[in-house]
Amino acid sequence: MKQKVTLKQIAKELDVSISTVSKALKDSVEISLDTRQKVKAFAKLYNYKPNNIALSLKNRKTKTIGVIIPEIVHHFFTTVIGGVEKVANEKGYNVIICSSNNSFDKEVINLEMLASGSADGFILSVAKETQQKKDYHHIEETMSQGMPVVLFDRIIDELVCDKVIIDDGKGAQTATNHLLSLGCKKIAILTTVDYISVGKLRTNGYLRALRAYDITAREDYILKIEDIDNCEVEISEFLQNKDVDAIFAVNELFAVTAARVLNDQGKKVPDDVSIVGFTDGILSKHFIPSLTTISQHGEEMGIRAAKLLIDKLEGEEDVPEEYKTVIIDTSLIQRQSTKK
Amino acid sequence: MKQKVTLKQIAKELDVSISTVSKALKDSVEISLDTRQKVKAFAKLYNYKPNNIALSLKNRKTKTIGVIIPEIVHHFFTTVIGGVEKVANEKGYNVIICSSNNSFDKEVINLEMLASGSADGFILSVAKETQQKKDYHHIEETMSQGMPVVLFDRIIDELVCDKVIIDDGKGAQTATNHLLSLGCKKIAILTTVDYISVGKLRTNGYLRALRAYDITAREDYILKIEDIDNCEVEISEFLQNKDVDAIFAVNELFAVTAARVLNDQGKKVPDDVSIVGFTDGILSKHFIPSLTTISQHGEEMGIRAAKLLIDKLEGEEDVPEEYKTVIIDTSLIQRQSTKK
DNA sequence: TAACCTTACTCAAACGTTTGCGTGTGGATA
DNA sequence: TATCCACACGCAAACGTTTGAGTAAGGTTA
Repeated sequence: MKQKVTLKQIAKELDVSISTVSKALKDSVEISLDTRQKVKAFAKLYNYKPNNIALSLKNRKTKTIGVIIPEIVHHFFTTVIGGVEKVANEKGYNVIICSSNNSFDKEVINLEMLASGSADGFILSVAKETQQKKDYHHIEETMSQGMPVVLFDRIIDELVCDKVIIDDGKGAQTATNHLLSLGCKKIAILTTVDYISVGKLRTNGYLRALRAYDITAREDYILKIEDIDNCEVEISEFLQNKDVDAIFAVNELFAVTAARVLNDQGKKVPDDVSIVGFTDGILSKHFIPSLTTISQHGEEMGIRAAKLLIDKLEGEEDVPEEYKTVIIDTSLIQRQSTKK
Repeated sequence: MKQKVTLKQIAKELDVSISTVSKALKDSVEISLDTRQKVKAFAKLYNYKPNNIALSLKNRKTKTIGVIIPEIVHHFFTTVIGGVEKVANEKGYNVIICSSNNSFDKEVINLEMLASGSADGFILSVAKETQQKKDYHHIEETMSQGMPVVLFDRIIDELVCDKVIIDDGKGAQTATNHLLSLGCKKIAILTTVDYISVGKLRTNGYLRALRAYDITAREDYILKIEDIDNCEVEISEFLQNKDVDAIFAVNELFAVTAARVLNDQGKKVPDDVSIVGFTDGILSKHFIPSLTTISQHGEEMGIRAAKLLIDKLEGEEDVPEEYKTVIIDTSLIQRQSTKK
């Protein structure tokens, strides 16, 4: 099992110094053409590849972007990663992905691990637990050590850094408006508990849309789902004998679960009840009926986040810090779950 | 913006040598208790974290596992990653994920990049293009440089290394048998073109099951889908006026698309046609009707793959090489898309 | 032939760690 | 007071790379 070949070994074989080899490989004029060719031939033969670790240590940069997301088995987050990878690869950066699994502790561990040498900067969406605890010391610390952080989707207002978000409120308003424009009057919302920032923002958007139409929001039309894994039960009870003509769900899962429940309760989508979801994932696309939904343009978010980060990474050191918040436009995708 | 603190800085502040600081932090008896406490207090105050890069260089190992998958926006692969992460984190390993995007070139680039210092070993599922090209030099090279590789799901028979797979043929046979046992006689299969190894294996399993039931397979019951993104058209034409009572689809997407097409053609699932899919993803679970399918136990695959890799990584150097192929059992998950 | 310039290299430091070995100081022993 | 030992610490090399500065050999110029 041959080991990886280093400059030192090439130098020894060719009976020159390490620096000569290094310079020869870089086509330095300092080195004679003859030697250059010899070294290169040898390097090629032995398939020499410079050791990234040594380079990172020397250059004090890793050319690696750390991405930390709450869940890896999640369509939206993976599309964002897709966008990040696109830009990163173009600009010669590597991407390390870690999942916090929505655990505060794991988020801290991952961040600290990556921060201690593995990545130059971070793109992250915080864990649910972190949003609850409101403990952001790990992120602040990372930034104070000079590593830029870009927050996306589930951001933290208190933190001063670059951010990429969608206008959740506006998206929700668009969704609700769509239902209203179709003539729906009794619109329920399936949302999350308040500490999930995006859930709350979307709920607010829904309320604003109703107000703009002079419709009084009704408490009993709002369901804040506690346990996502068990949402079918909650939704089923909520919808039981409820006279609604439309549902706005703040995510895909709630939307399809609602469709399923309605189906079980003998109601037709969209004939009896229209549904609009949020997030344009696999489910929305392939469900029957396919779901009208709000697209968050995850890939675009990833692209923008990566660009922001790389700009910071490659920007001048002494430029006064300036942080941007990019708001990605959402768009309404009309499909079959809302009547025409 | 305070920079990251190093041993050197602590040493300077405390007016001791770097080695003293290093030893003190490791609680070496060589260092007086007094100094040890002073150093530790200082390190804590300045939040000292050893630089992983320097450690990697010194130890010639990174404690990092590289995972390369064909697609990141893919439920099955992300569940596998989930399993890998679980084991890796337990054992103190970091996980770097890269996506090849089903491109041979990107697979090569990613592998070479990670192999040149960023990871100690790899878990990988090869890109479609790689399967077509049958060019595995990058993987062979990586292994010949002493870095262990574990292949999963889309493996390469020719390569001598650890592998984790499911018995695709057996799974397909189980699926087909299930349909047969329900009394279905005219069973179509929606599969991929032959160069996708798992597609071919599953097709073979289907054929074996039919043979065991003494049913002659019919060419016109087999659809090898070329363009996945456009499968709806192909499936729709295929199913047009075809008298089938069951469909076995080799993946989730084909299964739901078939359901959609049948729905459009006015046929009921499962009353007119039963459907069994492959892969237990989001779609299968939430579709209406929910899909009977073959679960591949992705997380389990990840767990096993990570264990195999770490065993190799931490095993004795001089132990004769021995490679295992772990076969994960599939299971049939009965839901609503097949009649009772 | 002394002074100088090119050419083609080598040296050494640096990045941040770890660790075996060397060493100066002080006290205890003979 | 000479010898020894323990203690507490520093030195230096190593991991693999880059790069500015130094240098030897040979040729050119005056």
